[in-house]
Amino acid sequence: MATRKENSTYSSNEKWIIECDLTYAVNKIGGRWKILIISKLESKVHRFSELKKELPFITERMLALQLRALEKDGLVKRTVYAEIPPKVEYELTEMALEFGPIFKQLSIWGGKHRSDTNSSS
Amino acid sequence: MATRKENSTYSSNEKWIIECDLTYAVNKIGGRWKILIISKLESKVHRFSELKKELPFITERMLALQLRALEKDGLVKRTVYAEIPPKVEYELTEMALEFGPIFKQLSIWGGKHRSDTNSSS
DNA sequence: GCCATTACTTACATGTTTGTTAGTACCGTA
DNA sequence: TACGGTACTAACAAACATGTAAGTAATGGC
Repeated sequence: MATRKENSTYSSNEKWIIECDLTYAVNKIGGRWKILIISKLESKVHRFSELKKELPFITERMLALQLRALEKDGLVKRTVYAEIPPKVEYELTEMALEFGPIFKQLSIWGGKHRSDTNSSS
Repeated sequence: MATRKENSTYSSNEKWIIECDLTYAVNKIGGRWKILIISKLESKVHRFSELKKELPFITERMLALQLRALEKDGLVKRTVYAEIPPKVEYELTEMALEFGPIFKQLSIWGGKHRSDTNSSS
C-alpha cells in the first residue's frame, strides 16, 4: 500500500504467496476495507463522497488509498469528470464482479458461524 | 495476534468490520499464512513439523501463532499426545471444512486473472 | 475578496503484523 | 554427560497498515 522495501523477507515471502492462485486472489481483496468498498460498488456506481458517506468509519485517506490499490489491481474503474467541483465515479470491473457469488458464500458462512465461537475470553 | 490495545481507533473499527457477515468471515482467514495452512490441512491431519516442512518460508513462530489463532477461532482442532518427544496434531474442524468450495472458487478466480493485470510498474 | 464544495494529498503519529535469534522442556540413546 | 528430536516460547527488531490533522486546487455564489 505504502512504499515497500524490496529484498526484505517480508517482501520476498510475498512472492511465494502470490504463486498460489488462491492466495493470489485473497491478496487482492486483503486489507481492512477493500471488501467493504467492493460490496458497496456492487450495487451501483459511487462517487467518492458517496462511499465516504456509506462507510463513515473509513477515513478519507484510507478510502483514497484503497481505491487506488483496487484500481491498480484492475478491480475498480475510475472515471473523472472535468467539472468544478470535481466529480469522480468508481465502478467495478468485470473481474471484480466475478467475486459476487464468492462473497455471497463467504457471507453465508459468516452468518452461520458468527455465533459458534465464543469470541469472549 | 499480538497484544492488542483496546480502545484504539484501529480496534474499535474492527467492531464495525465484524458486524458484517462477509467481513467477519474474511477476518477469520485474513493474515498472511492462514489460508495456506488451512489448505494444507484440507488434505490431511498434520503434525507441527509436517506443516513446517511443507511451508518452509513460514517461521516457526508465525506457524505457531497462526495455529493458535485458528484454534481459538474454532477452525482448527489441536490434539496433543503425551509422548516424548512431543507429538501434536492439527486438523480442520467442520466449520473450516466448509471453506473448501469457497477456496476452490477463489482459486479459479486467481488462476483466471493472474495474467490480466500487468503487475509491473 | 471570502466561503463552500469535491476529491483528494502530505506529513506525522500510532498500532499491528511479521521476521530474527535464541532458548526451554522432556526423555532416550550413545 | 552430551546430543538429538519435537513443539514450542520469549525478547527484540523491522516492516507494514492505519489513523489524525491539516492543506491543496478550481470555480461559482455571496
